[in-house]
Amino acid sequence: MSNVSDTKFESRIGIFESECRKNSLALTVQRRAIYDALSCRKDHPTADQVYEDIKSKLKGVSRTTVYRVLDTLVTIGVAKRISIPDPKARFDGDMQRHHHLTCMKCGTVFDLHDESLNNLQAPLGNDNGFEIMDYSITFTGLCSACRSTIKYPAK
Amino acid sequence: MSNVSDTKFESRIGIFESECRKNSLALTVQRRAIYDALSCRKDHPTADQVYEDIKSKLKGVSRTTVYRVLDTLVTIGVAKRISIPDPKARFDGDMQRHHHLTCMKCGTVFDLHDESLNNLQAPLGNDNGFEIMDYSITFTGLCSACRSTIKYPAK
DNA sequence: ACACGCTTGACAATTTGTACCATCTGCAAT
DNA sequence: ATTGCAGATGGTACAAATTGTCAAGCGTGT
Repeated sequence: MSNVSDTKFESRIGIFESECRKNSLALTVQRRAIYDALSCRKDHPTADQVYEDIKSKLKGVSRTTVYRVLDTLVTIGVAKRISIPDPKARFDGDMQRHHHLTCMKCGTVFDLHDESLNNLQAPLGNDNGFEIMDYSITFTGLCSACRSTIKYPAK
Repeated sequence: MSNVSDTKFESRIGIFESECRKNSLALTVQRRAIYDALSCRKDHPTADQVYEDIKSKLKGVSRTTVYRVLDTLVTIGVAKRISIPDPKARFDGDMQRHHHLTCMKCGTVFDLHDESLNNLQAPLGNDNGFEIMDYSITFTGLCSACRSTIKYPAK
C-alpha cells in the first residue's frame, strides 16, 4: 500500500486526490486529466506531449494550464521532473525510485528498474548542509537501434 | 597524466587543442574563448550564460556560435551536457566523473565528487542491447540556504 | 443555491535553441 | 610569407519552449 507505482489506476487517482486535498488544491477536471495522461504513460513526455494527449479529450485546455499543472504535480509530489541532457523539461509519473538510460544519439529515454541501485549510500554532511531527499542515475550510451547504424570514425 | 580534471589551465588548453586536431577542427579564437570560459567555471552555465561571459572579451561573438561551439565541445568529448531537472541545457567543463546535488527549491546545482559512487555496477544486458558508456547521479533535495527558510506544511 | 477565492484560458512576452547563407579565417600546400 | 579552399562565424530570421498577466470561470465550504 505504500508503493505508489505498483498500484492500479483507481488507486493512483485516489493518491492524487488525497494529495490535492492535503494541500488544499481544488480537484479540477484539468488537473485530473493531466495527471491521468501523465501517469498512464510509460515514457517521459514533455509538457507539449501531454498537451497533445489531452487536448482531444478536454477541448479548450490551454497550454499554459498544462505547464502550470505539471509544475503543481511535481510540487505536491505525485510526479517528477526527470534528469536527462535534454533542452526540454520531461516529466515522469512513476514515483518509484528508478533510473534512466538515455541514448546520446537519438535521445530516447528508457526506464531502468534495478534494486541494486536503489540503496546507494548517500554521502551525508558532504556538502555543507545539503539535505538529500532522493536521487536518480542517468546512464548515457547508445541504444541498440543506434548502435547498429553508427559508424565509428577511424582515428 | 590521464586525469583531465586535475590538470592546470595550460594542460587543459593543451588537451582541448589536441582534441581539436585529432578531429581536424580549426583552432579558432571563438572555440578557445568558449572552452576557456566553460572550463574556468565551477558551476554549470547555460549556453546564454557562457555567451554573456565571453561577449565582453570577444567583441562581436554570435550567440549562434556559442550554441554551436558548446555542441562541438560535447561531441569531441571535452565538455558534457549535464543531467538535472531543468528545462535549459547546461554544460560542464569538468570531465572527471562526478555527480550533482540539485536544490529542488532554488535550483542551484552543486558538484559532488565522491569516489565511492564512481564504480557502480552498471547492469549490463538489462535493456536489450543498450550500451552504457557513462553515468551520473543527480541527488535532489534542499540546500542549506533553502532548508533554513522553508516552512514545512503542517499535515 | 451562494459567495469567495483558487484556477483557468487566452494572449503576449521572453527565453531558448535552430536554420540559413554570405562572409571571413585557420591551415596546409605552395 | 602568400594563396586558396574548406570549414567556421555572424547575423538575421525563425521555431520551439516556457513564463507572465489578468479577466472570467469553476470548485468548495457553508
